[in-house]
Amino acid sequence: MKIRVSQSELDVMNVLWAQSPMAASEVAKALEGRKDWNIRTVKTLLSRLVEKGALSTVADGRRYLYSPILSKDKYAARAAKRLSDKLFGGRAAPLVAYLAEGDGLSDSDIAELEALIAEMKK
Amino acid sequence: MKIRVSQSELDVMNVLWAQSPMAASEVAKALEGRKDWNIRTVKTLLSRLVEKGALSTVADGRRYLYSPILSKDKYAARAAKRLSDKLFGGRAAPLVAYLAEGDGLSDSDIAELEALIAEMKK
DNA sequence: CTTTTATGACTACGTGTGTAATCAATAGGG
DNA sequence: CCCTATTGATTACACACGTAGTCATAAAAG
Repeated sequence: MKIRVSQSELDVMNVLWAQSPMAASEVAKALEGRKDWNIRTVKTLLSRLVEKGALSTVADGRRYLYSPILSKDKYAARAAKRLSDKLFGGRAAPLVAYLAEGDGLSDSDIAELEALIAEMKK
Repeated sequence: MKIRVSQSELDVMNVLWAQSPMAASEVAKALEGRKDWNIRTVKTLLSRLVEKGALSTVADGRRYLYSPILSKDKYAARAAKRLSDKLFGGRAAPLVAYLAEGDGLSDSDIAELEALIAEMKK
């Protein structure tokens, strides 16, 4: 069960991970501003995601309401693992180091990480 | 200067990040076992990477020696940032959490992260 | 010298992706 | 009731990607 989600599709998934179910027009509206997409483009992406099994649909009159099947958690875990495997042989620290280097983690990020590590040490 | 490196191309970059410069045949040899690629496939990927500006070449007789222009550091930082932006609004902690959840970070990973955080707090 | 081999350049070809347009049907506005 | 806007379905189309094959050439092997 290997669902591959492309970059643009991910933008659509993000909308539905934040709130669902949602109609195509609502998804398009949610993307307005960030993405300069024609509604048709959004619909194409939705259809492809349904095809791939990443989204499910419920009929709502003449239209569909879309909901994620692939959870953000599952996707995120896989994406993070894939990245660290490819680049760092699975080690997480360098990945974080690179994030930190880029534009700096905020203080609250750091605090959060500390708490997380304390948790992991148990 | 936005270089986009595909998954397969990344396998090639990894070889050259580990050692360079290297001829096409040497890259192919280095990938043997892990990747069941025809030498022609490796050469295509190398050419595409040169086209994209991710690799440079020096003539060595009738052949080329390839070296990275795009550094692993730079690529890793961008990839990590892109992932965390897309999935977590730029926050690193959840990304680490997902890594941890997947298959657990080793004790040495955790120690490394601790040191990293201590460093960042300064 | 001739044959084989290695190499870069160019070409190929199916599938994925980004970005829509067209079509048919329907629901809603007037 | 008719026109328009909306919606899913189908189709389009260029460019990226995975995975090579072909061609000309040059070097090496015999």
